[in-house]
Amino acid sequence: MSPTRPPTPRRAGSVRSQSERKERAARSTAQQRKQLELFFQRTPRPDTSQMQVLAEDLGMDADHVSQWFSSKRCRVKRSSGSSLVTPPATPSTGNMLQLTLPDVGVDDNALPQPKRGKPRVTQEQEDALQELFEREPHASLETKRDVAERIGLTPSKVNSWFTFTRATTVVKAEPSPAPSSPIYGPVRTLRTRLVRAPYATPSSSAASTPSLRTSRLSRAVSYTSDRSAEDSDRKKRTRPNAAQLAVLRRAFKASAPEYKPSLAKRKELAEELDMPVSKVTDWFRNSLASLKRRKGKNEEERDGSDDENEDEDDNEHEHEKGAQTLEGYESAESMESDGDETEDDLPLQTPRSTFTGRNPLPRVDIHCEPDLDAVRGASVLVGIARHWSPREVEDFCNERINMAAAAVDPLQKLALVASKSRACSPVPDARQDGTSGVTVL
DNA sequence: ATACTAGTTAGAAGGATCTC
DNA sequence: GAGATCCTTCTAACTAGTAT
Repeated sequence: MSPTRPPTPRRAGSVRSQSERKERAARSTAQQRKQLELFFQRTPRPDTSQMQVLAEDLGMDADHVSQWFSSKRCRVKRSSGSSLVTPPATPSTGNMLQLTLPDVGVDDNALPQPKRGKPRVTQEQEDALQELFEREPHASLETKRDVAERIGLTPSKVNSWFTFTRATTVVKAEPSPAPSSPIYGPVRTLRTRLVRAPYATPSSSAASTPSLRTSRLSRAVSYTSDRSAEDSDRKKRTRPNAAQLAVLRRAFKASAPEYKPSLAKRKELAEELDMPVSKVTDWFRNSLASLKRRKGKNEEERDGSDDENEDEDDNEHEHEKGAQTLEGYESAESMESDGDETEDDLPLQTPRSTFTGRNPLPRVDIHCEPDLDAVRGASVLVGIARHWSPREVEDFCNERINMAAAAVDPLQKLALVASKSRACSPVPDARQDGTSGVTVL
């Protein structure tokens, strides 16, 4: 029983490395997305040649365009709860497409509007607040109370609005790039926090707002537009590596049942993992949301099913999805102390491996004495052995021991890492099943 | 001012399906 | 059966609000 299917094999010439994929999937700019949205309104399922022409028109990779349409259809389907109306694709004649779309005057009313769960201030209220903010960004409490009464908001809401607006409209110059973290990658030390305003029309920024100092919404749009030629404001996605994930998961499990570690704890983790605190916070927040979502889903499925083999099915289901359930965290925990799990007991949420080679390096297994749980080196190694692809083990070892990649066997490197950690004495041994092992004493 | 919550967006990944 | 394409899921990063 395998939790996931192996990757679809590709011919050698078409295997894409992770970096290639990432490069291919470089973020589209705001302007490109706008144009894609527009095209999507008319043709949700463009054929290949249409996408090719569109890609050329927008200066994008055709694969990226295709991927975008696919994801977009999925998003629309999910949000509407129904399938798309799919008119037949236009005959694939580039000349018929009129792909050169206008740069201004886009009717964003036709675009899907964002849904927010909480009520927001009305346009009139926003205007009044904005007017005051223009004059007095730090208006006195009394002034804010007056305007609150006038426009029908609570003083605390007005106060919050001012706080938020001050925070979001001041563009801070980004300092010279911080040195890249060897583990986590580049980190921005100062964030330019600006409001993206998907519901503000470009015309409000382009036509009616000659100055950047007019409205926080239009300012945000201008900012985005200004940057659109190069990049959007959204940070590129990064993923915690397996060792970081292992530590985060353990901390998550330890923070049960609230799953909300204190700020001090998060700071501690951030320091330990060489990650920004904000990312640690986000990780916990997203993990908790994900956990809740899954629990709800499972309960739903359980309610709707009279299957006698419920538990078995659940487990299987979670395995298939690589789900990050509480049970998954518990598995991760027990893994470190038991040390005698079978393949089926592997903790869930195995990071997606990028290794697609046909002759994978030997799988590495690690056994760890329970009383060394707290030793970081050991836990890092457990993370490596259980969660990483051979390629990732290789990369990690190279990074940790600063050794050229080629000549040394990954297992030897792993052993060296272990010895350097002082936490464990690696004893490689050969297994009958062809795997290799490292015993952490 | 800061930390927090809840909800949303969209990139990345990989399995499923289609086409030849 | 191989390769291309599509679809779905996960989750990092985000916004907009509230609470302290």
